[in-house]
Amino acid sequence: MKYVPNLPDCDQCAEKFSKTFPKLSIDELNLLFLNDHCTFHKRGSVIYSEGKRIMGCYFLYSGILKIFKTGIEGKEQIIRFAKSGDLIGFRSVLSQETACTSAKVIDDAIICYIPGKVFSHRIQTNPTLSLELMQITCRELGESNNYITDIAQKTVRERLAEVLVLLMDTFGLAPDKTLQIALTREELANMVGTATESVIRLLSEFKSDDMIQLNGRKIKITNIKALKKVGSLF
Amino acid sequence: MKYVPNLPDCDQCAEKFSKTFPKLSIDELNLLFLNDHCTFHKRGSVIYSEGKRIMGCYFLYSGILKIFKTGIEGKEQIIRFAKSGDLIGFRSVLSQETACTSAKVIDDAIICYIPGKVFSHRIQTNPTLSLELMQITCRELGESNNYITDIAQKTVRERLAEVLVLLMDTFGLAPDKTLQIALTREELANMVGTATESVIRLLSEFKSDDMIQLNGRKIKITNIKALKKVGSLF
DNA sequence: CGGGAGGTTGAGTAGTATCAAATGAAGTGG
DNA sequence: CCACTTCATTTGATACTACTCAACCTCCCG
Repeated sequence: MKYVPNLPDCDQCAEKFSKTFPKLSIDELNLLFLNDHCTFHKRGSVIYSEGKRIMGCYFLYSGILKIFKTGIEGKEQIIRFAKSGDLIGFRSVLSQETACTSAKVIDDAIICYIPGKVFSHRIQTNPTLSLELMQITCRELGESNNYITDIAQKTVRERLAEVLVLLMDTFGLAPDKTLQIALTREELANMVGTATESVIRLLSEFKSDDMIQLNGRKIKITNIKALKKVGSLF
Repeated sequence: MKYVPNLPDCDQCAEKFSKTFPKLSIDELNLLFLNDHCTFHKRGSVIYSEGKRIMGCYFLYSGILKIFKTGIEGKEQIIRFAKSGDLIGFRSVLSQETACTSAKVIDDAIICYIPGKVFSHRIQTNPTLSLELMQITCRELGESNNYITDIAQKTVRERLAEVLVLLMDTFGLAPDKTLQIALTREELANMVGTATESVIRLLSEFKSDDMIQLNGRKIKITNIKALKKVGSLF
């Protein structure tokens, strides 16, 4: 029998949601989380796939997803991660287009499904929700544009250092300085936009330079300052 | 005496605007274009700069702008272009953050300024405007994400071919197959994310392969199919 | 006519990708 | 529990893309 955690009820979802959308009223939140749509998903599960039509959006109660595109010869390009409190898939719902990315579970996740009809209706009725969503989208766009500049101008070495710092900022370090997200070398390569072998070589370089320690997929960051310097971050 | 074209009046702006936001009513359009804020800008003028606070947004009545970020050692990375009918700068207005890109005139432009207050008020009052804007932003986000995948996975050669096709799709060809936008080699390099010299070398390769013809900044595209093939576009 | 910006070409090379092969880790089924 | 499969990681050797640097050319503008 596999382990399946207790699923949260609607109130708990609404409460977590309110942290992402701080200006929304309790009443509004309750309208979004009416039914029991919470489900548990193990690492590797696909939440939605590029090119498919999405009928609703997904609120990530807990866990981590990777959001990626499939490029040349099936090679994944990780665009970003979603973590606890994030709302994903609403773009396809609003624009009525097929999904332009795929979402896959990296860390076991509890996900609450919000039907497209409910969501669209709330958006059109509540300007606050609409505005907050717009701001989230704009922030994402800004990040994507930064990413473009980085990939286009920095070396693989710089980008890998930057990605490590980014992961640290997003998911934090455990007390022993271990990154709170465990990725395969290939996934790291798919973020940086390089070959798996290059990631391996550079990681062991960073290790010899005493910036990180390696133990399987666990990465300890021991010299943040040096790492930021390599990544040209200030 | 420099040449300055006749500036359009508010009605003309509103009419052009309605093509970008087809669902908006005439009344709504008129509320956005109340005052005479149209101005003429020559090639090279800066409309707004990365890092600065923007107090309103800009409707591009005619002309072409490049939207770019400044990366390592001042190197420009062109994110996209804006052309007749596009609305730019609204992201900073809505998110109350400083601009994350700069905008510079490539082809002489007529620009209508919409004060932030007017704009924000209309957004909060009119769900249709808000929704359409959201859709535009989502589309942009999708394009940025595609761009990330391309830059990360394709070679410079592929990317340059793709950029030429992109420019063709966006700005069209004249009857003699000349691209309707003239960029410097450096600007092309700043789109592709490469060195100017590489662009020059690759362009002359494309020329020897009879895919394009060169005449200064004018580029004739003579074999679209071959170019798309090089860019891995279908 | 001089200056400056943009464009072109060549040579040398650092940085990465690719290919191949060995090792390690994790899970499967008999 | 052990052989077997599969996937992830690592290392080495080699090839090649694309960057850098430097020199020179061309055109346009005042």
